[in-house]
Amino acid sequence: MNVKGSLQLLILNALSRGASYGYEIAKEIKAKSRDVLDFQEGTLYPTLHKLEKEALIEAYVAEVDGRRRRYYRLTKAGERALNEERREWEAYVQAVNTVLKEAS
Amino acid sequence: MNVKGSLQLLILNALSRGASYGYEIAKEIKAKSRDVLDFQEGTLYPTLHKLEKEALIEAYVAEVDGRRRRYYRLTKAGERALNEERREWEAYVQAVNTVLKEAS
DNA sequence: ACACGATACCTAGAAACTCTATGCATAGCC
DNA sequence: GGCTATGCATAGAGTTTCTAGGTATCGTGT
Repeated sequence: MNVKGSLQLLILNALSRGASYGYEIAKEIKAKSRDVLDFQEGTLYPTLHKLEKEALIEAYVAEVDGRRRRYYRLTKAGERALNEERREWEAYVQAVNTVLKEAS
Repeated sequence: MNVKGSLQLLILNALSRGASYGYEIAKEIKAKSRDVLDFQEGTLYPTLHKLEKEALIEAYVAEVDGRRRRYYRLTKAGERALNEERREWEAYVQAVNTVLKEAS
């Protein structure tokens, strides 16, 4: 499915546990959500570039087993953004659930 | 805020309590969510047209107090779509929350 | 030796959803 | 007469995601 607007939150969240790279982040989100969340690579990489441009994450390249990986880690601004987006997510979910459940 | 992808669900849900019209649906969603959800008219009306085109809702025009209103009601297909979208919404929220809360 | 899947990155163009800004019209209040 | 609320509508832009490609390395099976 993929409700638009949640990928940025999910990426920042993934990096809050330590540095990671695109391919791993994607697999992790998919696995932990038991395949419910499944963002494509054509979505993920441009989003990572955007977050880097906004200085919410920063990158460094490392070579592991002959494979080049572009690792990302959260910046201070990224940590603040993560906290803010977590709050927004919860407020939004709560608002929708209230509207859905409230009697007329 | 407005996470993209939830408006259709919210409209179908609003109509599940009886026929209504654009302006009222918008005010209702905003009021019930205490202003957290606030879809603009330029978003709402095209979405209503799209849902009508897909035969999930159907329209009739009524004149009330000298004002022309375009009322919408759910079709059978709309009711089924509403149930399906409710399930998807809950699955999605649960998936995101699982990913956010799970330890690494 | 060679194919194939998994790993790892990337981009272009289209599609989907929402917003801003505008337009039109009526009703009620001051 | 002017202002706000009601009520509908569209055009164009912006944001987010998807589809569909491309490149390259590594490990495994045959």
